[in-house]
Amino acid sequence: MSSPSSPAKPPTRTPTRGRPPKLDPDRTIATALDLLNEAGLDALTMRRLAEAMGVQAGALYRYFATKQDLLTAMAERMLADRDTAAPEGAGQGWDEELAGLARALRAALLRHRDGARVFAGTYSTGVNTLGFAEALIGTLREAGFNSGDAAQAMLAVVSFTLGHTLEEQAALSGEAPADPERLRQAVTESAFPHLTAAVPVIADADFNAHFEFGLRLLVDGLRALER
Amino acid sequence: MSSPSSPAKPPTRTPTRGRPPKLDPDRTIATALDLLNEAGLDALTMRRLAEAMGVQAGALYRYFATKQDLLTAMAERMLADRDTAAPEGAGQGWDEELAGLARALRAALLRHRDGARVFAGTYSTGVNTLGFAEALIGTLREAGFNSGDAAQAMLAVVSFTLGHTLEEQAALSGEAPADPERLRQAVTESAFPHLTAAVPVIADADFNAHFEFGLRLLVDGLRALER
DNA sequence: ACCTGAACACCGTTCAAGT
DNA sequence: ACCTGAACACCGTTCAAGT
Repeated sequence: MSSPSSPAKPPTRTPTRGRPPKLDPDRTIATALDLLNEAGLDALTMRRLAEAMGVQAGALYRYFATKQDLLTAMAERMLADRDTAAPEGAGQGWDEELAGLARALRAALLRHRDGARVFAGTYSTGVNTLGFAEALIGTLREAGFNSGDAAQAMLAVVSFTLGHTLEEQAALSGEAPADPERLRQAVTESAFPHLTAAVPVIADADFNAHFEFGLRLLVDGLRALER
Repeated sequence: MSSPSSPAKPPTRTPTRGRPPKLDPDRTIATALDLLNEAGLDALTMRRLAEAMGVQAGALYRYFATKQDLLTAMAERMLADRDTAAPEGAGQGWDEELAGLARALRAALLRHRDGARVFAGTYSTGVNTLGFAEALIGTLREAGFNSGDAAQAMLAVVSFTLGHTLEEQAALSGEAPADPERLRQAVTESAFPHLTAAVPVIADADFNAHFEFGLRLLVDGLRALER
C-alpha cells in the first residue's frame, strides 16, 4: 500500500527511515556475547566489537558510556535465558525449588565463555538479576523462613554458585593454568598426606558433582535452621 | 672478621657482590602487593610496578615470564599470612576448626585491595595454597569424614568464601558500581515484593554477618552428612 | 648475568568535524 | 542524530644492545 515509489518527501511517521542507525543497544549486546563466546573476555575489546558491528570504536560510546556498562548489560542479558514464567522445580518443596534456581544460575553463567567472570565483575540492577533474587527469596519466605534468613540464604547461594562457576570456567576455558597434572605433581612433591588422599576427587574435575555437593550442604544447612 | 677492606679481587664467595641486582622476585612481589593496595588491580601495570622498583618495564620479565605469573605469585603470597603452625580454632571440634580456616581465608583475601579478584584470576600450586587445602581436608578427615566428602567440602568452602569476598570487595572498593541506594531504588520501582522485604538485610552491607550465615549453612550441612 | 632503550601491536576513551 | 577520523594517554611483551 504505502510502498515508497519516489522518496521525495521522507515520511515523518517511520523514524528509522532516512538513515537507519547502524547501531542499537540490543544488537550490540548480542554481538558482544557472541564475540565473548568466540574469543573470550580478554579478547573482547571495544575495537573488536566495533569491527564486528561495522562501525568505528568511538561510535559504541553513544549507547554505552563505558566498557563496564556494556559488560553490566551483558551480565544482565545472560540471566534472561532463565525460565522466569515457570520457576524451576515448582511444586516440589522449597528445597528442590531452591536447588533448581541455583542450577539455573550456574547454567546461565556456563552458557557463555567466561560468563562467571563477566557476572562477577559487574553489578546489575536489571529485572533479570533482581528477578532471580526475588524468586529465590520468595521460595524461602513462602516456605516459612523470615525475610532476613531468606535474604542471607540467597546471598550464600549466589556466592557459592558464582565462586564455583568461576573456578569451573577457569579450569575449562583456561589454556593451561588449571592443569590437573600440575596439581598432582605439586601435591606429591610436597608432603601433604590428606591432600594426596583427596586429589583423585579434586582432579577428576567432575564439576557437576562438586556443585551438587556444595548445594546440598547449603540446603541441608537451611533445613537444620527450620528446626 | 672477613670484612672487605679493599675490593681488589671480588671474592667468589659472595655472589651478590660486584653489581648487586636491582630486582629480586621476593621484593618484586612485595612491591606489587603494596601497589595493589594503593592503586587497585586495574592500576597495577607492569610499567607502574617497574617504576616503583626503579627499573625499566622489560626488566620484570627476567623473573616473571608473564603478568599472570606475577599475579599467581601474589596470590600465593597473600595466603602466607595464615597461621600455618597453629591451626585456627584448634582443639575445639572440627566445626570450629573448619570455620576458623574459612575465616582465615577470607581475612587473607580482605587484607589486600582486590585480593579476591587476584585470587580468583590465578591458579597457584604453591605451598601456602596447597597447605590451606591440606589443613581443611585434614580437619575433616580426622573428624571421620571420608576423603571424597572432605575434598568436596573443601571445594565448597573455598568457592563460597571466594564468591562472598569477591562481592564484598566489589561493594567496598568500588567507586560507585555497588551503590546500595541504586539497589533500593531499582527494587521499589519494579514489583518485587519479596525482595522489597529483604532489601534492608541485603543493603545494610553487614558482610561479616552474611559470611557467617553462609558458613553456618555449610557447617550444619556437613553435620547432617555425619548422621 | 642483568638491565636499558626502543620498538611492536595493541588498548579505552574523547571529541571536533562531517552528513 | 549518528557516526567518522584522528588523536591522547596508555597497555603487555619482545629483544637487540650495552655493561
